[in-house]
Amino acid sequence: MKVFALVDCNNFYASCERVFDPRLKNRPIVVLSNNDGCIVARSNEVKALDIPMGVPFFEQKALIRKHDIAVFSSNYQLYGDMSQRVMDSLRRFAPDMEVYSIDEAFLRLDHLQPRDLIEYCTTIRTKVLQWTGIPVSIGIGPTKVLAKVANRVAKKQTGVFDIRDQKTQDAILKTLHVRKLWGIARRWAERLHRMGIETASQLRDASPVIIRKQLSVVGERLVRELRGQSCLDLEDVQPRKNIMSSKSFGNLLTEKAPMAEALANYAARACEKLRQQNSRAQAVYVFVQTNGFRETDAQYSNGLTCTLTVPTSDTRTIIEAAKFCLNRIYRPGYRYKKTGVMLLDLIPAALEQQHLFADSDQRPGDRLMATVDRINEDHGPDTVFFGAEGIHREWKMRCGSRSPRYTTQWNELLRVS
DNA sequence: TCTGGGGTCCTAGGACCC
DNA sequence: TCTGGGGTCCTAGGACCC
Repeated sequence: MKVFALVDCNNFYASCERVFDPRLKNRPIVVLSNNDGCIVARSNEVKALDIPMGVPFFEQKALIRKHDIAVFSSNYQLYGDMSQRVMDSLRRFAPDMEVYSIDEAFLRLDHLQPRDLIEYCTTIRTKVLQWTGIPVSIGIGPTKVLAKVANRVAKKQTGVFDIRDQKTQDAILKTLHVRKLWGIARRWAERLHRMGIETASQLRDASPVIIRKQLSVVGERLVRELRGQSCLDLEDVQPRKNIMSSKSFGNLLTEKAPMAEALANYAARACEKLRQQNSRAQAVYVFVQTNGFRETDAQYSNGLTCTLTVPTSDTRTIIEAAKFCLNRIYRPGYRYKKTGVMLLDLIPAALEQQHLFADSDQRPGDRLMATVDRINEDHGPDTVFFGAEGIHREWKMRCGSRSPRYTTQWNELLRVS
């Protein structure tokens, strides 16, 4: 039988902040989305105060002040680096592993004796905490979906929970609402509700054929996984098919010039990711939009795709293409909230089809880009950048309360006095 | 005043092929 | 009045995930 373990970091972003500031222990913490817009992570103390996930920050300000909640802008450099440390630690215990998200990984532990599993997972928890400072919970199950369910229980109990036993599954699935399952969100929960299905055990016992008609093959797989029939295996990391970079501006913009700067900056970020996975893009999509929440403002949104003659990962070419698109979709007279760029039709750099009429066997840009990437990796992001990205960057997003990038920026190292 | 960003997969329908 | 039977590829839209 297959054995899946889902390792999930507890309140990951909040835990990262605590690692470097022990004063935050037991203090409620929220972490905000980009631009300090929404609450995207909460410590247990905040969850206990019934402050929901994903709500606008400004709506909660009074409550936050009242309970002396520590507020952090998101610090993705820190979280990304901490994530890598956690994943590296896990890999030492289970080479057969899928990094599922920034704070979760599935492990295959089939090789262990069933009775040793709990002990082994307890050791994993202890070691990850010791090595990285991040607390994790582990759910064990015969399928990924059940391991996810087990993880929920683990979080509420002692940190490790095994759901492989049938009676245990019955007891837990009976009290679990379908909405809490991995793969069921609002729309599907509503549809299931109309079919009279509320709990996970009702869904498990439903007809796979009927569920397939309602929720496609994705729903059928979910039913089978709940029955202990493994349909989802560990997945290898595949190169991305699209790469997107977009952000809201710190303040609404009306002029084209600062929008073009922001766009160039996002394009440069997207190209870094593109080169990291050794791909080239064959098309670029650019969009602009106003702030839909401001109902009294005139609204406009538009997007345009531009095909490239030769697949490229050269930031200069992508910036040029992005500006070309922006020139065509920008309309004066609106207050813009956001722009973004998407790199499309990505292909491996090595598999590239040469263009009949383009001089593409020489790529002087490749060496330049590699050098730019290396400098920024060694000395921190933005050590060198393209002039088109601008210098003053009035469009830059708000991040008023970001903690130091302790582990990736030399001049922000933790000081001990 | 303030409302995130970045992905994936599946299906249906249309265009087109032989 | 009758109007084939397969395919593939692409796109848009809808659902989901963190």
